[in-house]
Amino acid sequence: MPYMKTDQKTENSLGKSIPDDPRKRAKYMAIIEAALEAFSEYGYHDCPVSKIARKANVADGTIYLYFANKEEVLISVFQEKINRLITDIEKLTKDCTDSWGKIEILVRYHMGALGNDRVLANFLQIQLRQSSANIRRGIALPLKKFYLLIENFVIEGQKEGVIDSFINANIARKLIFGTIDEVISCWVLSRRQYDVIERIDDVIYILRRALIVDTAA
Amino acid sequence: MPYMKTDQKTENSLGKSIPDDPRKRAKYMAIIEAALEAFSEYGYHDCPVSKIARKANVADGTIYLYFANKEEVLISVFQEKINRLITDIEKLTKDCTDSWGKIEILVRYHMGALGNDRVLANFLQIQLRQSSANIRRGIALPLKKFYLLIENFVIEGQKEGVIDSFINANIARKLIFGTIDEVISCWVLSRRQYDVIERIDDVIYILRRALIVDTAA
Amino acid sequence: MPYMKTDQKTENSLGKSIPDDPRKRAKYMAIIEAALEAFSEYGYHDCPVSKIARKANVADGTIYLYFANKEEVLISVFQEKINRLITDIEKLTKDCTDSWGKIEILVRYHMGALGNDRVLANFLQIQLRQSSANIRRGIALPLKKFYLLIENFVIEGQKEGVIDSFINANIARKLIFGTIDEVISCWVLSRRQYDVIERIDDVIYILRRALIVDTAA
Amino acid sequence: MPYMKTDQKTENSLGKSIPDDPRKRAKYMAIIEAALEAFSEYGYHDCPVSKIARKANVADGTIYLYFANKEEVLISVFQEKINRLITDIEKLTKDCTDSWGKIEILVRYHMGALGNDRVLANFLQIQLRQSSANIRRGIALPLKKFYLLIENFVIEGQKEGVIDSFINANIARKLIFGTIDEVISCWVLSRRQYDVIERIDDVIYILRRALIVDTAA
DNA sequence: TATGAATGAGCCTTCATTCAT
DNA sequence: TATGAATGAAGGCTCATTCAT
Repeated sequence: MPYMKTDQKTENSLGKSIPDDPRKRAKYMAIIEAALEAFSEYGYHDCPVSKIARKANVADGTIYLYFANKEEVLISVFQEKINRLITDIEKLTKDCTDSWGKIEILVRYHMGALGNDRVLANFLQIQLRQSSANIRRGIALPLKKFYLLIENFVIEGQKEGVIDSFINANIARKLIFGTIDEVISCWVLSRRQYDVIERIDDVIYILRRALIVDTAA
Repeated sequence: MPYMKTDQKTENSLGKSIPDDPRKRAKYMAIIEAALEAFSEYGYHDCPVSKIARKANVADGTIYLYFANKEEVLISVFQEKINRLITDIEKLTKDCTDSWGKIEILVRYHMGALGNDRVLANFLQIQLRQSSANIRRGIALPLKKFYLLIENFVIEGQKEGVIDSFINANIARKLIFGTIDEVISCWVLSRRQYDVIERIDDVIYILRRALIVDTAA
Repeated sequence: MPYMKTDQKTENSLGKSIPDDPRKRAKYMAIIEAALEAFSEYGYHDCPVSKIARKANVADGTIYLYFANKEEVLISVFQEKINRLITDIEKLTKDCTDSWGKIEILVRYHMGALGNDRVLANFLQIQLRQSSANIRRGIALPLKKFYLLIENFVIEGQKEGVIDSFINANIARKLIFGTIDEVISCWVLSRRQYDVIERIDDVIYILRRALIVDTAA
Repeated sequence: MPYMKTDQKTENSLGKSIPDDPRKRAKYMAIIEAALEAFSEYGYHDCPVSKIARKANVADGTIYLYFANKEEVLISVFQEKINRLITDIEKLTKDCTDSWGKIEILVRYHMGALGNDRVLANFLQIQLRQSSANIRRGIALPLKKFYLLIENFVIEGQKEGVIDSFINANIARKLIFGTIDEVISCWVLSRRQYDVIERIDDVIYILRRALIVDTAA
């Protein structure tokens, strides 16, 4: 590579470049946030790139200086958000010695984060679920990271004897994630206004039943 | 009026008309099946109506003799499939006196039906999850019927004392549906070829743990 | 022509065939009247053939047993109506010995006929003015007959010394027809409801001024 | 706000925006002229937007950067042309103290403008007469302005005692406009090639007869 | 003769993407 | 680097017309 553009870039997990230059980084993030809002408001397919540009206060063409195409914008939004979620959960659970406790933290934090941010929830639960193969591919890796986070907590718990060892850890992950997913999705799509936060305890209760070894005896 | 000129129609659950005339009915179903395949293959947004028409061996315009627009085709495919699923499950569970047994039948049948039909699974789990408000509205009612089927089994079980009464039945429904959903979705999207059917017992095991009152004592 | 369809047809001025068989003639006229209504209601270009068929209580395809295509339907409606108008005026003026009187009869009858039949007026003044070359060609001949009727009255009047001989008779025809045309068109398009019939005397007054030799002296 | 980013627009009589930026204005006018030609050549309904684009040397999509839809293109062409006509006539008649003289100027100028521009004449007399309610609505206002111009000349003339006060001024307007309209329309549609300009004196002669008070005595 | 289901050509319009400035 | 005007491919949908019954 005999020639290199002057400004440095950091490669994220998907090989896409995130600008290091703080001014560029700011515009990059502005687009990300604008896209989150716009996708959430119109839906991915019904959201012209121009809407994102307008919300980000940049020209349409500017989007293409930071992202290869519209799909990549969607993927990048997801990556930013899911990575943030993962990082936060990792921090929160670092000092927790109890593996069920970690799961509880994860569930509470995840549900809380989405339950308090309808725009984000709508994006992650609804708009993201577009089916273009490219998008699915772009989403796969960071999502897997999140999956593994959960699955590892389960495996830990099984090693500790807290979680039933007969359970298939992968299925347990799907149970946990699938339940949260369903609860949040229903909430986002529901016309009735209610508070998902209030459902967290119910979710915890049933997940605990599903996983935890009965130590009553 | 001894003779009716206009052909009869049956109203489905959403008030849309399905032709009774067997020849029309056949073409209607041909389009439904073609659309299922086409949507599953290309994804809703990347599937031109012409692809459906070609698969159904009809002209593009013919689609519009049976459906108001592309959205309605998607919705109708869903309705046909989910109604079939509901009907089948209702039949299978009719003679079952055990409410946990009913849930087990439902889970096994649902996972089996999708696990043996990747096209249908792909359609229901992936392609359907489009976010156009109209589509969501069209899907809502029959989906709710399916939800209620599950939820009622749970409530029955709680009345019988088989299922833990402290559980929020609505959350239990979301746990059951969400878990299956996640398991099937991951399978459909997975590049690795494996058999979800083999995972059914694991799902049943963990769902039983989550719901059933421990009668060990 | 070695072979001839059994039912007889009369060729009209444009070479189109009008059925002689009374039952066919009835259906032909039913379509004509339905088309008049339908074109008037929706406008030629926004009126699908199916709307005409429905109004005429026949199947779409039946239209094409009587008319070569949609354009021909429009042309035929015009021919029927304008020929009727011409015939009526010819009858009414036959016994009139005064050529200005004939013009007055023509103007009063024409304005009365349209002023009392908004559907017909809308058709003739608005919907008919479509610009497809074919339509214009089809309309030209019977329209010319009407033009000549007027123009001949003017020429007669000039011969009789009643109408100013310095006037270009063709321009006089255009003045008469153009004025009526404008008055009726404005009325049809006007949102305000008023009665054109009441304007007839004003029109007669100004036309008389334009044409009649002042015999005051 | 010392600097305006968004380019300025001038509102025309119908509230539609015409670009002020000279480069945009040029392209706007290019489309207008191309549309005039294309509509005149093919007729509104038989003229695809792509034909206009080709004539204007722009891409199809560009049309939609300047006009909301095809209808608006038609309406805008009319507005440009009729406003030009009105402005010109207003200028020409400004210094004329004689109200019949103003009418004569108007008639001569209007007939001359169309008689020397068959494309414009064909557009205004034939293609424009489409019946879509939207189009008629869009055309109504500037057309009314033109109507009033004529009518006011008549009323002036009546006040001055030059024009017969027994004449209904509105009918007089319809006589003037209707006659010109008919003369021009016949000319445009005529296959024979003749010069309408040569008919102007005949029109003036008959209109004068219709309107002017005989001052012979 | 009558039907009306089926056809498929054709068009308006959108919008992701490019590129001259 | 940023702009936003311009592009043009693509697709949903309509409807005049046909033809098997």
